[in-house]
Amino acid sequence: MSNKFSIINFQKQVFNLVKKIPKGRVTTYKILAEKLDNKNLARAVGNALNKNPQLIKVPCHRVINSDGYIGGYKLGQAKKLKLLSKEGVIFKNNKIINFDLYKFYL
DNA sequence: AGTAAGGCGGGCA
DNA sequence: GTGCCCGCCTTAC
Repeated sequence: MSNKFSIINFQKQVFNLVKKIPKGRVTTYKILAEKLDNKNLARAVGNALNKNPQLIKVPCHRVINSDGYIGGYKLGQAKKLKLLSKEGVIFKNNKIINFDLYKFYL
């Protein structure tokens, strides 16, 4: 169903999950999508985060690509990178180091 | 209404 | 490792 209501609902769920990611941990668009009992909505998740940037309340920067690359950010990758490194997550060439160490399964 | 693009993912060469 | 292609859902024009 892709009516307006279900989309809003989907976004709310995304935000609620993202808010739970602890500082210094990360998750992926894919993991989020799976948590919402869906299969292939990774892209929609990214779109949701992009559209509804309550940047203060929702730590969107802790969501990265499933292959460990940093992925996008409303304010640019550089900003995302900076925020994450401030939290102790280390990246090298836009790719996370020790992904498994930081991965947060909701 | 149609088409392209986007904070993606997987598969395969 | 790269690149390409296809599929996915939503948004933008």
